[in-house]
Amino acid sequence: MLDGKYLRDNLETVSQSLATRGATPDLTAFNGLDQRRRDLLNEAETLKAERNTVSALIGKTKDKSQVQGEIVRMKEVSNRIKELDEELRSVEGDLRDFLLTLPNLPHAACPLGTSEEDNVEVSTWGAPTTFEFKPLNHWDLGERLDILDFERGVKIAGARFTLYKGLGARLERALINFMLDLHTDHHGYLETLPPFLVNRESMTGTGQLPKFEDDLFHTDDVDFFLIPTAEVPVTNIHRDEILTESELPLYYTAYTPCFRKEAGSHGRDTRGLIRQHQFNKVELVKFVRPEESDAELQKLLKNAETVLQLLNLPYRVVDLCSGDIGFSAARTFDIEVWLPGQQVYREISSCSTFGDFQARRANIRFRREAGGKPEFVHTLNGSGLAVGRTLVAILENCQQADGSVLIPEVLRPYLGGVEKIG
RNA sequence: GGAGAGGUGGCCGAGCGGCUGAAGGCAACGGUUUGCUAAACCGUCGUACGGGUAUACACCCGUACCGGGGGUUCGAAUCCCCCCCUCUCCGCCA
Repeated sequence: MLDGKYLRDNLETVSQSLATRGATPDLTAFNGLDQRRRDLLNEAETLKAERNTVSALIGKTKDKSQVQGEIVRMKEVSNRIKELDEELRSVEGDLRDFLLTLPNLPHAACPLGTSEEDNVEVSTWGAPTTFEFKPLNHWDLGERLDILDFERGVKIAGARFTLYKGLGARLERALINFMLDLHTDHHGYLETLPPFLVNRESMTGTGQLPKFEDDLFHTDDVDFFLIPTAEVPVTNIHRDEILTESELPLYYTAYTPCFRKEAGSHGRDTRGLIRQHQFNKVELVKFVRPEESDAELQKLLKNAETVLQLLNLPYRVVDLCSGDIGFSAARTFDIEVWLPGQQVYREISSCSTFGDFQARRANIRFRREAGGKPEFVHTLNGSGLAVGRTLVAILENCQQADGSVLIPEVLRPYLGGVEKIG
């Protein structure tokens, strides 16, 4: 959420900034509402002040017949206050609803652009894997090795659900453990295991609501949402809290399944594990002081890259342009892993800084010193990594001429010493 | 799911229509004292919004907030209603 006061004073700047990401909200409507709010507040508060004074006087007066006129007059004042408060509540609701639909302002360093065509490749690691045979897609490999069962996934649940079997299931679990161990033991993150269903406030805090409810799975009988990423529950760990400066920065990691409706992506990535309604992810989340968020984003990116480097999977890093970053993000680096089966780089991690956008929504603050004024923290998060897509990358990059798949060495201890599948 | 108890400031805890933004204690911060540590003593010690001085993010004024929302009243932390959450017992269950 943007700062209403900042918006009030910088309408033109905000408008131009939002335009770079393709958003053209009606900011003049905001101005009118904001002025109306202050007018109402002023009138209501003046009346309340009078009522407080007179009521105190009434309280001190023993003989109530002396103040009967004031009592009658205050009754009218109270009625007027009630009217004003009702309208104020309505205006403030509209104001908040409006602010909640505005996306974040792009970071000053975010490259300008209108679509993913304008994203900037900032680095590559390793070279696309070459083969002396024609590499297979992971879905063919997975079925031949009998570790991925797409048909039965559909039978059990539906399209975009997959059944993992045998070493497939074990490889997924190994990856989760490997990633969590790396981030906790070597990168300084605290492991958490959050709820996979969350309430409306949490979803609003990170920015999924109110605009993207259609993308979320929701439970009917109680108002819960299935998390689309661990970012939601983990960022909300500190919702409505005032942290102390000495606690910062806070690093959390969490493995969770992620649930997404993938509305609007019908027909895209229909085969294989790339786009599922349920997938596993190890997430990294940070709460930091504003002045260190840029440096923390670079460290977060490095932490995610390390996973691929240790697995020896080639990738590139892309700096997303203003037209391609997500609703809540100020700046995002995507890590894209090389997939030989399709001869493309595919997103496997998205590392973003949100500035104070989520902190403002979720009311996450910190105090620099005892008695100091609370300030909003900056929040960041990134995948470290998407587990299903990592398994895909291993299958496709590590496939052998005989149809087997060689397990990256760092994972073998997590697979009971198994060196290859098939 | 049934029955009961309860939700007050960073924490504990009093208040149960006006004198309460809220006693008291703890913690924290600043200071005094003590040869260090500890202790004692003094002071400070919520947040948000609006307005003013005025540009320093400091002070002043006002308003709101005692789980959330509504109601009664001239006046509500205090009375009434609804909801949420926590705890205890029973039931069910991994």
